[in-house]
Amino acid sequence: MSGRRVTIRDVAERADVSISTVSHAFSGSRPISAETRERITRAANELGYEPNPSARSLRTGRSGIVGLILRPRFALVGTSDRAETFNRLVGSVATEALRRKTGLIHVPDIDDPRAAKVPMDGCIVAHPYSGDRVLTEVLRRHIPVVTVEEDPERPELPWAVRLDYPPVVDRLLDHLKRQHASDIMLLTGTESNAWNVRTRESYRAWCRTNGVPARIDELSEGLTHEEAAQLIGPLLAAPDRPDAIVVATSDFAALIARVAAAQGVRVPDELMIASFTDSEHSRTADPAITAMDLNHENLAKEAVELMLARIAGAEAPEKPVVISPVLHLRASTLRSPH
Amino acid sequence: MSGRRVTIRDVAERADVSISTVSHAFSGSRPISAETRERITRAANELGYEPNPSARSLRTGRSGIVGLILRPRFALVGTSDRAETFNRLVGSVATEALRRKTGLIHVPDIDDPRAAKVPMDGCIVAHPYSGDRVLTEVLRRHIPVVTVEEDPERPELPWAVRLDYPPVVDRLLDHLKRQHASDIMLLTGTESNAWNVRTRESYRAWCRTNGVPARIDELSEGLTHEEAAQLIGPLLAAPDRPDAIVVATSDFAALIARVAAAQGVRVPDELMIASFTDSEHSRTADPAITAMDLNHENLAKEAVELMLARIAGAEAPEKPVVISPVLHLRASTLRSPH
DNA sequence: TACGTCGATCAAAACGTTTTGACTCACAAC
DNA sequence: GTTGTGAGTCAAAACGTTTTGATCGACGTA
Repeated sequence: MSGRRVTIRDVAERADVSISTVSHAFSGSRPISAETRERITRAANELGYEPNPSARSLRTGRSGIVGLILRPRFALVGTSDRAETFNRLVGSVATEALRRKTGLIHVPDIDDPRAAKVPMDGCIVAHPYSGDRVLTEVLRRHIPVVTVEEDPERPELPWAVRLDYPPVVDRLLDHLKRQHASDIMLLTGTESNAWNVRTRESYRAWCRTNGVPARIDELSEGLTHEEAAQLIGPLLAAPDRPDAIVVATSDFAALIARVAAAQGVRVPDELMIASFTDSEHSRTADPAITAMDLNHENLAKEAVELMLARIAGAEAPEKPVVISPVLHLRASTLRSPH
Repeated sequence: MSGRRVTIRDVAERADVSISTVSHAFSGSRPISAETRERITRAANELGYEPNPSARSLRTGRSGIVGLILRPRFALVGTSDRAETFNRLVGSVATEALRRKTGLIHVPDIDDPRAAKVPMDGCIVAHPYSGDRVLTEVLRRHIPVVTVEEDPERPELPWAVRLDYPPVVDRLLDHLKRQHASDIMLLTGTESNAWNVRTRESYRAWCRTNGVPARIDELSEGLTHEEAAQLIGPLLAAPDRPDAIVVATSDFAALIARVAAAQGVRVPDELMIASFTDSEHSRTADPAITAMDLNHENLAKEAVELMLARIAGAEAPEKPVVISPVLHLRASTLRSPH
């Protein structure tokens, strides 16, 4: 706080050169004599000079900062399981950005006029909704953007990393079928992001291919565990109870397992359970729950890489980068042979 | 990308006023006639004008951005359990910052000249080491700082949030004693942050008070699970095996539980286990492991609040804000009465 | 009438950099 | 002896805002 910040002008004065010389000395953009350079660095050190990032980026048009916008609504409220998903994605992106020596900023709600406006060279938008309003805004401002998972209404954006669901969903459903499931139900989420939309499609396609009717119901991501339990109870008690349920989130999967246990429905023998996200929850539940892992770490790594390439002026890639989810088969879908 | 960015000058031209009038219209710092204001906002909308954050903060000296520096070395490498700690803290701070409509930036290594320099009004430094070099650098630059947990060598900094270990450590150790533990060993971490330093002190103090010898060993946070297992095996096989172990991290706690199981040492009857961090791991291990939860969510909330107060020019508080860790007693330390 | 006040606007300065064009030497090449 | 070249330096412009002082009517008050 002690008085004014020290500027390049102070350094120049102390080293008895012009400010442009100081600038050149630091950037190396022009030759500077060894003797002068020495004087300048000494002056800078003595004064504790640090270039002002705002001034620098105003001039250069670059801030060295990448923005991050997470679209899941569950960013701010939600169960611990959702928080885990959020935290894991944020942590992964941050880790990768740090490794690349670039600043990563969490962008406050971009169209709230009261929110701070931040300088960024580009922006990663993760899990946009259909026709996502924030993504629209970012595009309108001509901010270079990379999406993690596409906006289902804008699948054409080439700067994207996306997950390849169909093979993994197929493998999961094939597996269930081999375990003698004859009535596989899908409890899908209600948010209109690619994860919900495309896993649902994959399920439908598999059903068509296998000549079985699709059986889909929705379970909103916004439900509390109590509310969800209210819906699941009757489903498991009904005469036409499915013999396998694939549910969007792993916390609901764990919840179904608990409800099943309470109603005396045996897992996996009478009911198999699997989910489209993984978490510590599903790993350590009893029985452990089969889950598709969204591979956030790789998603994050590729997204940051793509973003930096785009900022550096690279050509748009032909196609999005594709990452494969990882399937973890666990006890909840492994029936003992009899 | 289409051509140049649109500036306040373009808006002024289009609305046929001076640029200062445009600025006043947006900031409301001087009265502007309704008719003019209308023309200006229309022009701004048509052009898609957004003020340049760098120019603004250059002029005002404020960026609306808070920096975040996480000191645990395990930020970038480590087991999934450490990643969970990292992720949870990052996620909590980010969530709180977003709620407060301020930008939050992960600061790339502050004294790496190749790393991007970022504009920030202040900086949160979490879990600094003793005499932390990064904290020193931040202070040298007169960047307003708030620490999460103090630097053990600089306990006097008033702008801090810290955890109140002694009562909770006492409660844990009292509990173990009541469960008939007579030889409680502490496996402390080796990093010199407040968490390690102060929990160790608390343990020592309790031992003094209770007239039992302190038994402390170190288990470096940097060890892989394999390496740690190498050390733990002999400890559990030795004739003077303790009947209770308190270990710093929850992943090592879970590891000890596994080693114990492999060696036929019954938990909790022959060996009780507890840890100074909590995680999904310890919650769902079998048996579930007693743990102290660092309460990252509250830590984060208070830290952001303090930071914003400091930036807004508030007086330095008398004392640091104190948060209480939460103790979760679980099966690993609950002996069945016999 | 003279005077202060207020609303509405403008022009200019300032924030702290980077970059560009120009200048001065010294030295080598023709 | 001119010409060219490169090293080393400086002055000035530019980046896009916000803020301050000034101007100019209109209006109410002494």
